[in-house]
Amino acid sequence: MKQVVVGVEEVATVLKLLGDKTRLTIMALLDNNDCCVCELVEIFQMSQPAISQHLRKLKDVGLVKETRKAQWIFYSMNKEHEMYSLIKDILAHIPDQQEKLKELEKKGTKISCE
Amino acid sequence: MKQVVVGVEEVATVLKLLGDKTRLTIMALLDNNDCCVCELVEIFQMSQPAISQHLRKLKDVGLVKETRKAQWIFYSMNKEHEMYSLIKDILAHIPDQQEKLKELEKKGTKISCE
DNA sequence: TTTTTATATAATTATATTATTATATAATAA
DNA sequence: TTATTATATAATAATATAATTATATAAAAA
Repeated sequence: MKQVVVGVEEVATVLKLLGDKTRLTIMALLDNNDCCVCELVEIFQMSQPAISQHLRKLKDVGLVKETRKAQWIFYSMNKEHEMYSLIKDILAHIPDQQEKLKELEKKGTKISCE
Repeated sequence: MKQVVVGVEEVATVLKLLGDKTRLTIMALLDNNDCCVCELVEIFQMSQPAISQHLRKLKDVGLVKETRKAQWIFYSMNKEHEMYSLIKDILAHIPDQQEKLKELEKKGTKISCE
């Protein structure tokens, strides 16, 4: 992957955003799947506004994108972001988080949004 | 470099620490040179206690080590830390910071501590 | 021994962050 | 149209972070 070098300040901003367990895990999930808010609420057992606010922060710097599909809003990784190669490098250091989605399916809780 | 995979929580902790411009730059400097506190104070134009407190946070999780040499305390990167490969991957994304040290030398301000 | 220099720590203050509760909006279902 | 569902936003409260000022410690110099 191309090694993009950007300013210290920009990198620090991204690191601060990913320096939160919830947001870091969200990014790991979004790297492989798009997710809607209700799935994330289920996975993290956290209030809907809390999840929305984490997503907002990630969206504000353009790291994730949102797409409305009917009543649901799906979030996805912005792989065109100039920081995406940094994100990938970081995610390579944490364990796969996809089981969290699989568990949701098993529990049948796999929410309406599909 | 070996790709060490550790827990999400631990990675988030490191990212939060490096999610500060000053600490991120300190880490970039220490990756190539040991530095004493007074040099960092000069470079960052920041109070001595402020620098000491940043160093303390990095030391508390073991990312940096300190060595006393006479009246000075030199800080260095702990390259044996299990997170060091993550650190390296991150530092690859920011510009070289060594000129900051060179500037110090030029200014002749290159402090007593050598 | 006293003074000076380098650094750490404690106390404080200002600011930022995170989560909760309450409310608004937008789409669908009844 | 009204009710319901999914999500966002605003207000608030609790907590964390970062910087400053004041003080302590440890080594070296006088």
